[in-house]
Amino acid sequence: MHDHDLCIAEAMARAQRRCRADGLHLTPVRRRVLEILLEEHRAMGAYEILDRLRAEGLGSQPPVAYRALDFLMKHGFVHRIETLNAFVACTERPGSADSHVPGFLICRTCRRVIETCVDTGGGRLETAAAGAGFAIEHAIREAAGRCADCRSAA
Amino acid sequence: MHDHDLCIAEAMARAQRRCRADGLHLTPVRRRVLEILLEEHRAMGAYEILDRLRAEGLGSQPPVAYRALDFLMKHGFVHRIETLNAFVACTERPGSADSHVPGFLICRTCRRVIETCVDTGGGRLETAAAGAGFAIEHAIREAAGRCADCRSAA
DNA sequence: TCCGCGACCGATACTGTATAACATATCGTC
DNA sequence: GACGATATGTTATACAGTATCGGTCGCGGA
Repeated sequence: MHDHDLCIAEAMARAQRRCRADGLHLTPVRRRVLEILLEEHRAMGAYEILDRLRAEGLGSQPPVAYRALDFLMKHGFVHRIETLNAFVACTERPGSADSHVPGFLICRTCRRVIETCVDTGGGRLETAAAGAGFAIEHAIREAAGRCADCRSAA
Repeated sequence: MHDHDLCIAEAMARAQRRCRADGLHLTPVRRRVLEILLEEHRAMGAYEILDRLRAEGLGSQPPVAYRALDFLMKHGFVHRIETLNAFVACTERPGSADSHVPGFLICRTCRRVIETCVDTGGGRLETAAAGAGFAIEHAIREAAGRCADCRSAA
């Protein structure tokens, strides 16, 4: 069992350092959205995040949340889970400059997300793309199922 | 250049045969939705499809389109594109009993979709899942970019 | 015959997701 | 102090998806 508070504190410190180093502004809203996602440690919908912000007086309209999420995604602190239309904090090389190609294992019961680095390379999709003259700009891999905890709980 | 009308006719005939063989009901709404997707040959949103149905007097409320799409997806005639929240007709072994694992190359300009069969196997995501005790139930692979036509047009 | 059953369709209403457009504020720089 | 760049606030609206109720039609069994 890991110390989740410590884990969050470290992640926030890392984010802070990265922003300072690259001249990015980790404003209160952006900072808090990242914290919320780290605390929950699961995929959250934009409106669920927005509710939190509203409760804390940090903005109440959808664009507030979406703009913060866009910033965090653009710089690699957060990933979007397409199959859930939701967002998770990056746990694998967060904020790394080389935007790694992540793969996600998404538990349909607890919405916890395991992030793995699958990188790219001579996969079949890449081969097919090359053959068709298709230029891949962004690839995703997501798998839905049930995590070990939820399976043993059942 | 292929004969698109013929291609559609063949796909519809195949669907018809498959439904007859398996006791599935290819009702007018379901039939027309599949036809529309085959005609357009690109990813379409549910509401765009619904507009067509409405214009043809085949139903005007969201559930009509979603029920038809659910049926077509369940039986492998149509795939959902998660990154677009949209749908395409299956071009690779449509309606095949073994629900193949498809990969998609999605052009962000024309929304045309190239479907490839990537199957599964000892990929990194599967390895990570096995290691974490995660049971994968459904996996997707999608890549956004630009197709050969759109690239040469630019 | 008629009753029930299941599959499909129709319609209302609602929740959730996402963005456009415009106004305001803040800050460093010239 | 004026300016541009960046971030936030606000309104409104479009798009996506679901819950729920009711109607119709065909079909098999009492």
